[in-house]
Amino acid sequence: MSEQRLPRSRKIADELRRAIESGELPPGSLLPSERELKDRYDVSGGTANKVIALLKSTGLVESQVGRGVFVRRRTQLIRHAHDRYARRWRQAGKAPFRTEVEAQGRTPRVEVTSIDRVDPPQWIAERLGLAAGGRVVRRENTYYADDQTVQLVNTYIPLSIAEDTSLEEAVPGPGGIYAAFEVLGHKLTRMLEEVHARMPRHEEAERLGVPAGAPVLDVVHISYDQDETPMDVSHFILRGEENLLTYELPTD
Amino acid sequence: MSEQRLPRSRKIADELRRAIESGELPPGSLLPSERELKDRYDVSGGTANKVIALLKSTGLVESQVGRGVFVRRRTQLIRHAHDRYARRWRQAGKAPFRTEVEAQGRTPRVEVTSIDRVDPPQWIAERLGLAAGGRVVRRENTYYADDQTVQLVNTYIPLSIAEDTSLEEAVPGPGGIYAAFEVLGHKLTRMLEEVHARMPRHEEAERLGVPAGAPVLDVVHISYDQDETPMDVSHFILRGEENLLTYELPTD
DNA sequence: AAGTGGTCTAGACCACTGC
DNA sequence: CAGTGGTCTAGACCACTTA
Repeated sequence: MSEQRLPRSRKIADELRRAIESGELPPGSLLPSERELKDRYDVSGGTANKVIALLKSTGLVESQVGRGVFVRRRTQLIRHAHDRYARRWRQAGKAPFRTEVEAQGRTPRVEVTSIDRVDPPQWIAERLGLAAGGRVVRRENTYYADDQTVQLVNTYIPLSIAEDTSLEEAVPGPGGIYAAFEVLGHKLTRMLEEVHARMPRHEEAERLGVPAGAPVLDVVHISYDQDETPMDVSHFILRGEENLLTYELPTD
Repeated sequence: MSEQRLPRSRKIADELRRAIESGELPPGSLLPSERELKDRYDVSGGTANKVIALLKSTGLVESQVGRGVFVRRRTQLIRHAHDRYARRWRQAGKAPFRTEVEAQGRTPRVEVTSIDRVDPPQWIAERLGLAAGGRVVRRENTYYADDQTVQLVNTYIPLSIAEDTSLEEAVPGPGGIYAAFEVLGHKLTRMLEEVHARMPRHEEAERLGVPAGAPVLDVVHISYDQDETPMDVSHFILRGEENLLTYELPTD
């Protein structure tokens, strides 16, 4: 073969990884304990612990003190289709998130955590094209599937648009906020999303309930109206491994 | 204060993290060596090593054996615009990746690692709509900015399309593979991308040179021709924290 | 009480870098 | 050559879970 230069801990981790990927150790099953690895491979406790640490850092495995190390269950992917903001969904009155989660036999829930008037962070102000000192309405939402937190969303709307409208209410009306925008004379003409992956901050990890070492998708969504004025910036934090975003790309 | 329950290694790591974030240890500077941490904090070598491991896992710091541990320079974000596959770029003969990286004053490079005829993985065959046993040409590419690996790409093309054409050559012609498809009578009409975040596998982490604990973006790109036949599936692995993908969404 | 992961110690050796 | 990160050992203690 190729590499015999690998450290002992790495080779043992690779062996366990193969067992997991081959199905020999199915999702939810218990890995050999550190003591057992220690005896079986004749290594020290520190090395056995490092083997587990390597597997955890790849997200394959999850540990619970006092219980053991378990193969992580691959939760079903929630798929966010590229037409998720299409008008036909607003008219049907059923949000794509609900449809998708229900199709998996899970129960969707969306919670409005807070609605406040705030001074926006600079990167939000920039994307909204706000002058210095311009304020916004911030709507904080949390998305659940079967009571598991799946998405955190902060939506920022210029106060000049949202002030004293239904956009400051928990339920802005049927069809969600984009229908409300339309009522206010702001027609959705263009949407942009910026996607990247990163590790969650402590607070996000807690709120999402992600295991240590699991990444998040960080998505910034910007909507423009008929005058090319940004109507809202929404900041999504998604559990990375359990959400799939699809997009269509222009060809010319 | 709050947490005195933190492990010793974690507290020392936090202290160094503060020094880095406050600018006391600027990017590029050398951290205390493991031996020095050992003496200064009166801990064992193993603990000093773990301190460094913790900092590495957050991506703040980078180690080089024989040299030392250095504060990582914050690399600039590479932005992949939503029109990155537009025809005008193919005609201009300058790929958006090159443009973007050069605009940052860095040197772009693309390497064709291999070109082979292979049996595709099942998920590729599905997306290509291949019958069982259908073979493909796999083109492996690596993208660099300043000799730092930034993207790994595997492109799969049905053998029925690519067999004995320029698509099996290292340089398929000016304008890249999509121009070559067009010469062969396959006009690009639609592209779909599926995006998610995950932790890299060992091999990917090594090839990308990402620090332990840094996530990747996993992007599957599918192109369709004028007959809605899939022309290629390209599988991108990007350094998550250093790449930003932008997309435009349809509004109806 | 027995078993688990997590942390730590004091020492050791290795391959590598830079002088 | 001395110094570096990386790995490992043999043992220890802790907080936690399960029976």
